[in-house]
Amino acid sequence: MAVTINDVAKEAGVSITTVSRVINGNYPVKQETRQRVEEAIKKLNFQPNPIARSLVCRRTNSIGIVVPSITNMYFTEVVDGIEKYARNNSYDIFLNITNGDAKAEINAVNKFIERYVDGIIVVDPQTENMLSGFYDEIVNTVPVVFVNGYHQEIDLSFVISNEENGFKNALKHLNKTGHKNIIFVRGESSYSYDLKENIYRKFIKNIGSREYILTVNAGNSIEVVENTKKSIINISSEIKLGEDFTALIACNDLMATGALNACLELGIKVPDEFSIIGFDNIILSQMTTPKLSTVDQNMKKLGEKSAEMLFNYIESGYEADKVLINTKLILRESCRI
Amino acid sequence: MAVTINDVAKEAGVSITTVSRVINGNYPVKQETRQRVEEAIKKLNFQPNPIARSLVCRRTNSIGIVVPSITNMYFTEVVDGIEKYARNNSYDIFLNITNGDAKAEINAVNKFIERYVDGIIVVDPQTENMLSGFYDEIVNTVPVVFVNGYHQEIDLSFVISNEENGFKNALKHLNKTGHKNIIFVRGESSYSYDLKENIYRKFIKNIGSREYILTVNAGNSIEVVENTKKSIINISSEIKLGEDFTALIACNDLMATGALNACLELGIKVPDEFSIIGFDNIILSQMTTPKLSTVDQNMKKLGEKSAEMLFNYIESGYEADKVLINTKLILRESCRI
DNA sequence: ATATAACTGAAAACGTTTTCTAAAGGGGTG
DNA sequence: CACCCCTTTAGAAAACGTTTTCAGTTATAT
Repeated sequence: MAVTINDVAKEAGVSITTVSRVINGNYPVKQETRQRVEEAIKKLNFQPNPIARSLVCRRTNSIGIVVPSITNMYFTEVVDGIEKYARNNSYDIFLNITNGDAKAEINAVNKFIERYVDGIIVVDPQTENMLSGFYDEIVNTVPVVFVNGYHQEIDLSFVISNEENGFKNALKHLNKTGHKNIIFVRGESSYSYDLKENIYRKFIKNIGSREYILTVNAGNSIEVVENTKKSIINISSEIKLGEDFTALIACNDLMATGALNACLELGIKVPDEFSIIGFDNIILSQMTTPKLSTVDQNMKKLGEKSAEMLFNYIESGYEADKVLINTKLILRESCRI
Repeated sequence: MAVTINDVAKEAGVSITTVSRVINGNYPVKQETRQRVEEAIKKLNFQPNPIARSLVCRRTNSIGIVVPSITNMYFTEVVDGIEKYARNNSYDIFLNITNGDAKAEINAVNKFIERYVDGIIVVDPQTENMLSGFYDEIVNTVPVVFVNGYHQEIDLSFVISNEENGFKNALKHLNKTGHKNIIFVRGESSYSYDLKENIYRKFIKNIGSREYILTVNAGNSIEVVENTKKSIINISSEIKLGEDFTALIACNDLMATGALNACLELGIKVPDEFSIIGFDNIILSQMTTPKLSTVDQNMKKLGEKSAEMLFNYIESGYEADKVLINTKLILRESCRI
């Protein structure tokens, strides 16, 4: 069916070896011969079969992305960054969505390895898998780079956003603009939530004010917004929003949006009576009224950087380092300035 | 490096032919032999190399998805639906993001063909490419299914959502709940916008009321929300929102959200003074306050259905039909009920 | 003349599936 | 009991479309 290297060789009157050499330019070929071959290639519109190529070269020019969800704007940006970088380097990408299931993540990785992908990026790996040592063996088989997730004491290639830094700055800003008692909103269980909670606790103790930690039920994006809204409305009878507590910091923008919605419903003016800061800077944070102040994780850059690291890793064979991407407090309209 | 079919054959004391037969179960093998081979496979943990397999079978068990954007919640849901269906049928998926560029779409498709994917799904194909006849040749090479986009007089495999139906219902609902003059918001140019505008025009003429068509500048998701908001605020000096015009229908939820934000800023109460209905039912529409009434396109189902059609197409070799997926008016809080 | 560089092709290799050939066994027929 | 035919089972070898190794020939420089 399709035209093969044999057809080209016949057309140009040379051996397939020579054709291959012209294509790959990795061996001297006489100018005149080269030209004949190139003409034949053009005339027949020959495209080397990448499958055959992969078989002998053990290289597929493809990478696998494993990601918990794609209806979550956070991950979406990361994937976008990876895809862009990958395509610019003419890699194709396989996508696998795990729904945050640790087993599914393992399956995805194994499947990618069977497919002989050149490398794998795992976004927000399941902590369970990091601790089980699953990846310690894997990285002997194929380059893997992780984006965020649990990385303490783990000697693998990571690109992680400096959440501590950004979160601290957000807290500092709230305090500096006159907020004393600040509510902290987190989800059920994750490395990142624990990290932020620790920072929050320390900070609150330091400024000698009251702690209030609200843990909202997990769920999909819509549910997180909704659950947070409900939780806030619930506690609003117990503590006076805008009086006892005048500010709120959330572990992500979905929760912050939920809080904002609660305030709208409760008639609490944001930011006049109550300040809210989110985290991540997903696109949603610019679609609310007022627009959310948040901490930018630069997810696209996380994605691009992870792809860049992976490609270096693939080329060099050397495991990459841990790279810390800075976060940045972005002040919009949902908090005092 | 990796264990091959040769190793298994040696271990089991049979030929590679037999091993292959045991694996594929497409030829009789004596029970006892089969068992020996199976043990060897297990013992060596043998995984057939899919590359070699693809080379001879001309089948990759992979499909390509071409999509304009992934930071757009609309497409995200479609991709999610495709991914789920594909994975359940043990297909892997290649992802390519075109940013709505017609050339990029063509490149993506060609690249997928070079990769010998078994099939391709193009989400929201560029009208330009549909009309140029590009795909007419392509479908002789590989099964392609399209999701939405321009499909008039085009004889290819489509799964399209019945936008007409849903949009009409939304207009009817607005009219039935006492709205006479309704603003129509659309983007610059697309098949879908034109379609809706035609319906709008006809409807408005029918009920004998005033037309007001607002075209907002294109851009990414954030910009669409922002541009719509600004446009609404702009025209609010020219026409009295809540008096001259008491309702608005938008071509998508981003625009509807922008309109909602404008109302919040202008102090116009939604839905008490002004009704808004969006389109698509992206997750954002459930994250606003008030929650957006909208027309559900069931994007996940669009995705699943397109994958299902593609797989049937691949198996049977017969081009699939045009399938129309029903849309559904979803009444939430942003309009009278 | 001779060593070296430039150029080329035949054949092996990559790891499967598939086709072709054949051995072994079973059962019926004369 | 010898023969033949068919079915079951199995392996050798070809095929898929490349790259790479090895070997060899021709041109160039010393």
